[in-house]
Amino acid sequence: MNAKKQLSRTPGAESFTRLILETFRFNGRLLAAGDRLVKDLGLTSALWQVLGAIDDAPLPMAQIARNMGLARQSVRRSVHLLQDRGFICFQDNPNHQRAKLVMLTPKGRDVLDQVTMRQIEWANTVSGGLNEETLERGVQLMKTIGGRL
Amino acid sequence: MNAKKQLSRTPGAESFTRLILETFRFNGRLLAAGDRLVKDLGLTSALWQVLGAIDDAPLPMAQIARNMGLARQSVRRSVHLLQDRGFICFQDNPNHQRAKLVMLTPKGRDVLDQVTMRQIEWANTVSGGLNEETLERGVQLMKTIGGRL
DNA sequence: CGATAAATGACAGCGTGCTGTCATTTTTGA
DNA sequence: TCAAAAATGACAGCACGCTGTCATTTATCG
Repeated sequence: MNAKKQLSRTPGAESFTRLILETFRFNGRLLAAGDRLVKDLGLTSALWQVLGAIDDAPLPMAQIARNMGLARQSVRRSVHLLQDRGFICFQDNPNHQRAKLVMLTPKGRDVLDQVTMRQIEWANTVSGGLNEETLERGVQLMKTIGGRL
Repeated sequence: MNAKKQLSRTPGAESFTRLILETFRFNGRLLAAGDRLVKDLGLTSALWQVLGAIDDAPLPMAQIARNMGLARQSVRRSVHLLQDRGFICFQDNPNHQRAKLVMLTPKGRDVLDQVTMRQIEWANTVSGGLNEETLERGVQLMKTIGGRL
């Protein structure tokens, strides 16, 4: 006489649960690989991510945060570190007195270009031999599930 | 007369790069969803992960870390928090004087069982309508790439 | 136009992962 | 057997993401 409901995972939920655990591991490895890639330039994965966000055009912090799926304050922290290192500066925003635009300095532009070249070589190597469609399906899968959370 | 090498990403590397960015977002959402799921039980995603690691049998910290792909010291921190909350205790290890076994207390067992039931319902819901093979291919993809990092 | 809501950045503080270092214990191999 | 290497947990400290709160600015709409 067990009063407990007999709960069990559907086959899909089993796979999904494995996907979650694997995502944690994969995420950790990606961050570590990124840190290795840019360490000697005085950057980290987090700082690089913010630099990359203003590659095309200067943006206010809140906009960077939305673009990257981060909290506003996380970006603020990185932005100030980048300012300390001389990689970014603030530019007046004609459309908003409070929200200054975060902009690459010449030094920041230099570093970002170097990092980008390294990332290209690295990504070409790591993705070598992998099927493009397989990768795209992976992207789509995470977008689909992410949308449900 | 540009002396720079003309570097560019292969199509696969383009997809791979998108996969990386999407992984960061997905990982963040999963952690947030996990935190929501267990918050009222005094747990977090990180603490839950450690509890889950000793669901079947008590293990030393270093073994938990290896199983979860975490650093030894990250697990140590969570273990001590779990001890403070009365969810785990230490048991002598007959095979190793220094590496005590981390074991669930009755209270920890209770909480883990509750969390597990919630996770099952949640996983069944979120994975509903998703193809099992698609999910498994996602797992395999991350394992494959993760192995190259 | 004006009151209210929303957005933005500053500040403080927390959770979690990492690394480095150390003493102790265990394992390895000459 | 025993010296050297590896594993283990304790301790300290850093990086980075988050939340909550606040004052200020901007946007909304009655």
